[in-house]
This record gives sequence, structure tokens and C-alpha cells, in this order.
Amino acid sequence: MKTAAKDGERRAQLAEEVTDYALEHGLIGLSLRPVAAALGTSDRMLLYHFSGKDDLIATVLHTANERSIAHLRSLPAASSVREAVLALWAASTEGRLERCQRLYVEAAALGLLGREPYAGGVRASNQAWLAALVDLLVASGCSRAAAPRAANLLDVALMGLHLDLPLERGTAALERCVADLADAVAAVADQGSR
Amino acid sequence: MKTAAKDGERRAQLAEEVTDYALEHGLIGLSLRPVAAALGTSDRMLLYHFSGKDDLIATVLHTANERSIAHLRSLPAASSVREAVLALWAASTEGRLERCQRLYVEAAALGLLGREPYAGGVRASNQAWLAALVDLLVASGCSRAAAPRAANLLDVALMGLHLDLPLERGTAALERCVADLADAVAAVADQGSR
DNA sequence: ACGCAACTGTAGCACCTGCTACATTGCCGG
DNA sequence: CCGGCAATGTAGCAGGTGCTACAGTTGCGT
Repeated sequence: MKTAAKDGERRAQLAEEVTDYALEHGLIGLSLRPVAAALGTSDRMLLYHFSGKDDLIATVLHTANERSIAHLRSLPAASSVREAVLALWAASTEGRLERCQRLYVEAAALGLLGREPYAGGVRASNQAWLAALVDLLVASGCSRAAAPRAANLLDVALMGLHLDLPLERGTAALERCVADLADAVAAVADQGSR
Repeated sequence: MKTAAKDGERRAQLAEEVTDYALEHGLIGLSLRPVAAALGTSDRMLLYHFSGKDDLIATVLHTANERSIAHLRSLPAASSVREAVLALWAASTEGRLERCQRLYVEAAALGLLGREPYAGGVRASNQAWLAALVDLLVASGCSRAAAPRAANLLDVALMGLHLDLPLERGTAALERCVADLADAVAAVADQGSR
């Protein structure tokens, strides 16, 4: 059915645009009318193409996470785990990826008490993201056996860093913290390999 | 003036109670009427004793952070940095302190885009919290010189862990991650001391 | 005892929220 | 050319938001 295809296309296009908006303006206070107005549509349309706000949010979470992972997988393999962590952090503080991870942090905060669709979306995103992190570490010299542990530590610290980022962006303390994190992840990767 | 004292007392009492409510129900969707109803009052009263919702929120943030820090300072000094981290995490997943830190995470997420009073409240809370963390590490054998770096890494990872906590509470991966973190913080403490 | 000021209750405002009923458009197949 | 259906626009609903105007009520100091 051609119309169904078209419908799907429109829905996908809206999902991309709403995701752009959410990345820009944040997820927490998001409400339909402002985002619709920014896209040149009406809340009516969003609710037509998505079954409700929850559906929209879930789709946005999924879309943003796919972008995160695509960006992560596009990073070149580093020469060591330590370098990989530093490169990842550099990417995580620059435009696109930073916003995606900021969105993830917001979603995680919204899901802290188990509220849907945030909690479920975060759970799904986290799994795919961790898998991509593992691949990055392995590609940078970490053993497959040690990678999950190192990825876990890296992920946890990364999210915490994003929480602190607005407080100390560009400070020496932040950079030192990232360096310490890189050493720590490298140590875990090493230890697990032995 | 006695009345002024009373006023202050009432305000302080309300702050405590609203903080209790926020710790229970979360900070993100917080609105005046439900919390007032839960306290047996009306939104009118909250707005009388506080100059507005922002003032209330700022007070709640401050109150919760004071509780966090008091709890942190009540922890006994551990025999090593590693043990201190493990003990802190144990405390951070139990009742009172866990809720305080969850509230902090929510506030940090709300302040990600610079919105007040969240961003400012988080900034203030973070400073006091870090100072207390430093003291805890020093009391557990860390050198004063190395403590700030170790505390920074610990704090960042701790907040990230809280974001993931609902996803993997009680899993082996989480415990391993905490253990890895403890080693990493100990390593930083060691390295900085030398 | 009385006045004043702090305190609290009732109603209401203007605005926003997600969502829906209904009407309309425009395109595509027969 | 036209019937049907997906896509869209308009208007509105019920409920929630922070906040305020106004009217008491209480309790203290004089």
C-alpha cells in the first residue's frame, strides 16, 4: 500500500524533527504544542501519527539513541583503551553526540522512579549503547573478556560527567577527572585480560 | 521578634516536610497542590511562606543536600580509600541517602540547560558535597593533596551509578562496577600521594 | 481590652496540558 | 468524473499549573 508507506515516511520524518527539537530544548519539559509549532504543524498531527505522547517520547528516545550509537560506531579505533576513552569524551562534549547523551541523561532522570515510557526506553537504549561501547573498546585493544567490565565503568562515569558538565565545562579539574577515568578504564581492561 | 521567629520556624518545618515529599515522589513533576495536600495544607500556604515555587525548590534542594552531607559525615572513617568507597556506595543504596542523591540527580538533569533554580542549586550543592567527600577520603587515609582528584572521580561515577541503579539494582555487573570504581579511586588517591 | 500584624482559607484568574470530535482537504483508483 | 480514504485544520474539553485578591482568624504586645 503506497499510502501506508507514505504514512510511515511522514511518521519517520516527524520523529526525526521532534528528536531534533528535543535535543535542542531538552526532554524534561517537552510538550506537544510548542514542538509542533516549531515544526510548522499542530499537536493534532503528532497525535495522529503517534498514538499518544508516550509513543512519541519512546520514538524520540529510540531515534536519539540510534544517532548516538551510529556516531559512536563512526569513531575510529584508538591505539589504546586509554586513548579510546579520551577520544570518546572529546566526541561526547561536541555538538551532536553531547546533545544525544544529554537527552539520555534526562530520560534516565525521568525514569528514576519507574515512569514509562522513560524507564523502558532508557533500559533499551542502555543495552545497545553498552554493546557499542564494548565494540569500541575491543577495537582499541581491549580483550573481549574484559570489555564488558570496562564498558560498564566507562558508561557510568560518562553519564556522571554529563551531569557535571554544565558546572565545570572546560575546567582543569574536569580534564583531570577524564584523564583519571581513562586510566581507570584502561586498568580494568588490563586486569581483566590477564 | 517572636512572630518572626515563629514564621521562620513554620517555614523551616514546611521545608522539611516538602523535602520529605520530594524525596519520596521525585522532584521532576513536583507541583504545589499535590504536595500541599499531602502535608495537610494548601498551595496558598506554600506560596505565603516561600516567595514562589522557585524559592521552594531552592530550599528543598538545600535541605536535601544538607541531609546528604550530614549523613555522609556521619559515616565512620574507613581503613582505606577502597573501603571508604565501598562503604559510601553501600550507604548510597540505602533509604535516606539514596533518595537524597536521587533528588540531586533529578535536580542536575533539570538544570542541564541552565534553568533556575535548579542549575544554581545544583552548583551550590555540588561544592559542599565535594568538600565532604574530600574529608571522607582524607579520614580514610588519602592524602589531602590527592583527595580532590579522587573525590571528583568518585562523585562523577557515583552520580552515574545512580542513573543506572534502577536498571541493574542488585546485579553482579553493578557490584563489579562499584568494585572497579573503588580500585580506581584508590589508585588516584595513591598516585596523587606519591 | 483592643489594635495590629502574622497567618490561613476560599475563589478565582489566565494559561497550559494531552487529547478528541468534527469538518475539510486533496490525492488515487475505478 | 467520482467515491473513498488518508492527511490535516479548527475548536473544544476536562483537568492541571503557578499565582493572587480578598476575607477572615488567631494571638501577641500595649
